[in-house]
Amino acid sequence: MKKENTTIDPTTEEKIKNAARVIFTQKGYAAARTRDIAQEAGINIALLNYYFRSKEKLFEIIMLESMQGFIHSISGVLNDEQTSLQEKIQILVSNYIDMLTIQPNLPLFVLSELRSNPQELILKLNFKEKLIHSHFFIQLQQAILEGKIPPIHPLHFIMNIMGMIIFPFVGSPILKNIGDLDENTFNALMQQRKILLPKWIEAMMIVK
Amino acid sequence: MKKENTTIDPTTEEKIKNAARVIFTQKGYAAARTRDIAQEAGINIALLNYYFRSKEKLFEIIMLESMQGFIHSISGVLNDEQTSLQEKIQILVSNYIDMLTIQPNLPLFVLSELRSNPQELILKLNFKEKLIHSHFFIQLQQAILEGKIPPIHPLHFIMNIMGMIIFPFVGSPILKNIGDLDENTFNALMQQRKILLPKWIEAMMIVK
DNA sequence: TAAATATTTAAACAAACGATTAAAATGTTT
DNA sequence: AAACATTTTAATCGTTTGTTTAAATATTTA
Repeated sequence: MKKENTTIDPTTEEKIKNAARVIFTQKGYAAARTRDIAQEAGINIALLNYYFRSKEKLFEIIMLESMQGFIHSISGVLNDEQTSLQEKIQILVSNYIDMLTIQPNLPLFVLSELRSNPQELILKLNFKEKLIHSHFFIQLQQAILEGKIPPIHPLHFIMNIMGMIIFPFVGSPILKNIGDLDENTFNALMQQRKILLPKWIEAMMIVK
Repeated sequence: MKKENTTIDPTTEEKIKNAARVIFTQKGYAAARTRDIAQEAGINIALLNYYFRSKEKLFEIIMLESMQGFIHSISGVLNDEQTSLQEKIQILVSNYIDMLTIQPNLPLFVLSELRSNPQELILKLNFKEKLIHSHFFIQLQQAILEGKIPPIHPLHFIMNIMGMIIFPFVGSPILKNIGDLDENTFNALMQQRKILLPKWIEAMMIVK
């Protein structure tokens, strides 16, 4: 029988999942070895297959959970009917940057694997519907209708916001080199962006 | 003796390099099989090692050439002393978007491999020095000194510009799904961005 | 406690992989 | 045409990799 998940000691199953998350996000699916994961988890290789049947099944679980966690974390913000468009952007930027500061490898991992694995996972998560029917998206379209924002495809703004948030983390090796930044200075810049990005986005949105 | 590179038939060496470029950028280093490359090139597997000694050496050559080509293509723009900062951004955005429309897989490939392979390649290319001493960068710092642009770390602007250009291509599977876009509609949006991005960047740069 | 079930381990298997070999084929020079 | 060098091929080698097996240990059930 499976052990109950007390607060103290992680289950073998959880140890494997935690290790898999680390290794997969570090190296990607193809470069990650089951032996790496087993070692990181401190368990026998056979246990990986005992609990998850195969490397691929384990990967799918990790990937699905990662993306579900992400979607869940932002859907609350996107659907808060009490906040304005600007406030939503502000909170979104802040939460997102904090998340990526802790898990800087996550976006490159997701984006890479999504490319080779396209439709299946995206469809399963139903990300499109959740975003399009969100209060955020309705507010965005409303602002366009009211003429507060120029009549541009809303996707442009999504691209801009996500690009400016995510790219610094994806390109951090180059950016750190260019700017002679260590980890701490880089993170300080990211904290600055929590203030700057909403201003920039607002300025951008009223350009006609 | 090696055959001369006439315009007509590609050398075996070139066939391998072209195939390697395709496969590596599609799948990444770890997921790319030497057999895939050989098949794509229409040659025997042994020829790959005959010409390039190993998968790794072949990869390094492809990676180096890809990045050198990229740097060469933008360094002309960055160092044109006849153009203003705004004009440089305009041309940069336009060239970059055209390039990525043809090679949409390139950025994810480069960014992924740069993560696992950090310092060596970046240092070899001396990208940092070339950017920092470019006319573009000097103009950027000048504008800050003159108070035309708020005194923010120049890297912020680099991040924003690159993020807004590159991210749409990196995240295209998700974005196409969200916006219900086929290849052509997506590319049309990218063409729009050649006009819009410089305006947005300019608006952003005068925010204080 | 004893039987039954669940978990863990060491060892090994089969397939896939990068790489090598030796010989054949082709091209070039004498 | 003969001798030599280069290029290409088919076959195979040694490792690595994901997975499986069977036995050992721990836990639960009756």
